[in-house]
Parts: sequence; structure tokens; C-alpha cells
Amino acid sequence: MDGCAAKVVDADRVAAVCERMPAAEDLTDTADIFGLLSDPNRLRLLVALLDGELCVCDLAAVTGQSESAVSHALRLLRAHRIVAARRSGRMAYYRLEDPHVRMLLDLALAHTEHTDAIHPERAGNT
Amino acid sequence: MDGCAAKVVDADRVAAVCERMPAAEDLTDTADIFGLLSDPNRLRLLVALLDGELCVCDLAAVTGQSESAVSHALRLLRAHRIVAARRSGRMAYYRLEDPHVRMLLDLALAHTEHTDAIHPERAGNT
DNA sequence: TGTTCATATGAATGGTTCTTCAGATAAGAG
DNA sequence: CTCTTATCTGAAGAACCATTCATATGAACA
Repeated sequence: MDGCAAKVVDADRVAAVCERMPAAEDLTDTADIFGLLSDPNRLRLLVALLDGELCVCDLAAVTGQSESAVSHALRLLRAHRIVAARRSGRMAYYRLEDPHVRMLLDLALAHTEHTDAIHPERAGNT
Repeated sequence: MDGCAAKVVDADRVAAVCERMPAAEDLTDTADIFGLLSDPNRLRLLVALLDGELCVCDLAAVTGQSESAVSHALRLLRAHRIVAARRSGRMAYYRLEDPHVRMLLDLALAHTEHTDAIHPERAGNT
């Protein structure tokens, strides 16, 4: 749809794939979400929230981060509506709000647990 | 399992969540995979490969990147066994090799297409 | 054998992101 | 009203990552 007109080998396949390619906007949104899940500490945070809401200091305890780091991470996740906060006095209870992200987490964790013996990134290749 | 002993509010919940928390190694592996999917150009590359194999120059055409950039990206994906190459003469045909990643892509894209009107990151929050 | 073409690679650069530190806000306790 | 505590925020520094340019490899073809 945009830049699919260069030196190609299989022009038909290229055209077909370009047809099926999602809009750039959708792709950046998706990449964005994956990016939010790509930090081990943020991931830990979200996994902790799979079971239900937790306050900031408990999240810090569970994930082994400073409360400041947790707050920054939650801010980012909140800005993308992946988590939501419930205020109660001076406490803030966070919960996982995005069912789409929950599915991605469930799927990813299920597979990690099944293939935990495999660590491709610690091996060479051709 | 590691650092769950700080100033907590709901000690029972914290202990329970720590129990359920996957091993650090699994979490970093999972975060790593999400990281590989978090770049729009790499994502485009993988989406292009959902339908079947393509050579490097066609991938460059489809994704609108330089062939060098594509080669670098493929190298990274190959190192993590997410794609695999088939050589034929001086051409290299790449295919999506990791079924786990394929599932993540399918799930993510399905949802993006359904919610393409929503762009949370372009809005404020509390 | 030498040229051309597809792909691969290394180094460098520019941009982005994570963490920490210091301080700000705001609610409850005394 | 003041003090303490929970959370939030901004700025700064470091670490990381993606792209580009130049060049290398290696296969086909003359």
C-alpha cells in the first residue's frame, strides 16, 4: 500500500503480502504493546497482577524493584490503559485492565513454562 | 522465591503471588521474545512471513526497509530461532520457524484489527 | 577467471529507554 | 496544624538498540 515498488524477485507474492499487511498504524500499536511487555520488570509487574489487584509497595516487594521504579512503570502501563488504579486513602491499588494483554501474557507464559529447557539465545547459528 | 521480604501491606497476597511467579529465567526469555516483536520493522517482517517464505530483497520491498536493515533484523531473529533461512543459489529464503511466536502474532493482530479505532497512547489519564 | 548480484557483516551514530535520586503531592494520625 | 507515610514526578546519567555506510562473502554467469 505504501512502498512496495522496488527491485523484487517474486512480484506476485510481494503484492499479495502487501495487500494482507495491516495498516502501519495498527502495526505500530501492536509493536508498542509488545514493547511494554518486553521489560522483565514490567513483565513481572503484570504477571503479579494476573491474580488480582495489588498496591504499589506490594508490587515493589513482589517484583524486587524500588517503589519509584514501580511507580514509573505503572505510569507507563496506565498511560496505555493496560493497568488501572483504584485509590483508597493514600494507597493505590493497581489491576490488569486490558484483556487483550492478559491473553498475550497467558499464552506467552504457558509456552515459556513448557519450553523452559530451551534457550536459543545462548547458542550460535549459521 | 528471591526478594519478597520488604515492607508489605498484604503479606499473604504477596507470598501467594511470589509463589506463582515464574522463574526469573523464564521471565527474561519471555520478555526477550516480546522485545523482538516490539520493533515495527521487525514486526512487519514477521507478519510478511506469516504467509510463507520470502527472500531478503522481497522482504525489503514489502517492509520498506533497506536490504541491510532487513539482513540485520533477520540475523537477530535467526539467532533466536524465530525465523530460519533456506539457501538457494545466492538467494536466501526466510520463513517463520517458531510456532509460539506465530500464535502471539496471530493473537495480537486479530485484536489490533478489532480495536483499530482505539489509540490509548494518544490520550491523557489520571 | 573476473564481473555482477544477493546477502551478510562491522563500526559508528543517533535516538530511545531504564534506573536512580531528589523532591513534590496528598492523605491520615497525633 | 504538623508529622509521617504512600505514591508520584522530573531530571540526569548510563545502557541499549536500530539504522546507515562501507565493505566482505560467495554464487552465477560470461
